[in-house]
Amino acid sequence: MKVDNIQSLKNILSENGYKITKAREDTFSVLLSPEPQSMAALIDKAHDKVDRVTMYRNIDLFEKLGIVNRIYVGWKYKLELSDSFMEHHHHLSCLSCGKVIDIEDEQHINEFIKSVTDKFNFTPRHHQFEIDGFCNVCSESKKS
Amino acid sequence: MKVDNIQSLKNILSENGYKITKAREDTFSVLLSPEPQSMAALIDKAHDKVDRVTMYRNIDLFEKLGIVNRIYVGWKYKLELSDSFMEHHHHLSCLSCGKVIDIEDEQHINEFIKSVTDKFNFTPRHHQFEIDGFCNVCSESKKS
DNA sequence: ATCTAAATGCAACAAAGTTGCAATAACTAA
DNA sequence: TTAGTTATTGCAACTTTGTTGCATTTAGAT
Repeated sequence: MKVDNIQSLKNILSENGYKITKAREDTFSVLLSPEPQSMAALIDKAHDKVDRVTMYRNIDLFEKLGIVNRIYVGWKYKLELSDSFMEHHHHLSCLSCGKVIDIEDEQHINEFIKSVTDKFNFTPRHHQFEIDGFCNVCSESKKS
Repeated sequence: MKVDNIQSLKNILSENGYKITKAREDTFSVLLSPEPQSMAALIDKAHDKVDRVTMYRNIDLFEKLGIVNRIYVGWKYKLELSDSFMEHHHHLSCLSCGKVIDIEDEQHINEFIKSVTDKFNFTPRHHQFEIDGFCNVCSESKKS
């Protein structure tokens, strides 16, 4: 289910017995962004519309409803709207300088996911693949 | 490089120009456990030997040196000693009941890691692969 | 229009992580 | 072995992040 506009939000909320409120619409609207955002950034963007505590509560709710995903980048989590049933987050994260490199190689991974979820009768929602280590620059400087 | 005793710790520290201190040995010793542990648990176990702040600093250092890994289980991170150069953490995590299922399928994943790290000249230390979704039991109960 | 439960905002709190700095302890070289 | 230098530690204070209880408000059912 694609969740990319306010109407989808409203549908999901009422289908699940939750009320459609201004705070939830505002929470949703600050989530609209091409980049995953930290909780702090979301709170900051909405601070004159929605209370901090309400943000936490609604983000939790949205996560339970599959509207947002929490992904780990380096050491911290970030939040983003699910824009499809299955998200892709594959990256290399440098332990030394913190640089994050995105990988695109869906094929290998998708095969793998299918084989393993089938085996356990598991319904996938989201996945994340992270490799921590040292980027080319930092590996180089260690050698000297 | 296997890091499973105090001697390995000492070697790694001095090879990298860091001092061998009692606080670092104590930090290392509370990490010895078959299970990954939360930061809070580590601080608690060592609280009469090592200051909280020093724990944070040394865990950070150990992570940079590849002595510990930080892994995400559900929403929180836990720490554990690396007992080999490359750790394997692959699991399915149920968003509804919280059950965690471990996967063992090294082959697929190892191939993939090699191809992608080679491409970016990245030196891997640790990786983690998590699939969130609904386990067989919870998927079933949703259908009714 | 009224009623009721759900949702919000506020205040206060708890937990997690960070910073600056003075005191201490580990290595270095004489 | 001692003296000197620098990294490391512990402490106090602080910031950030997340949580709880409760009185007030608001969405939606009747």
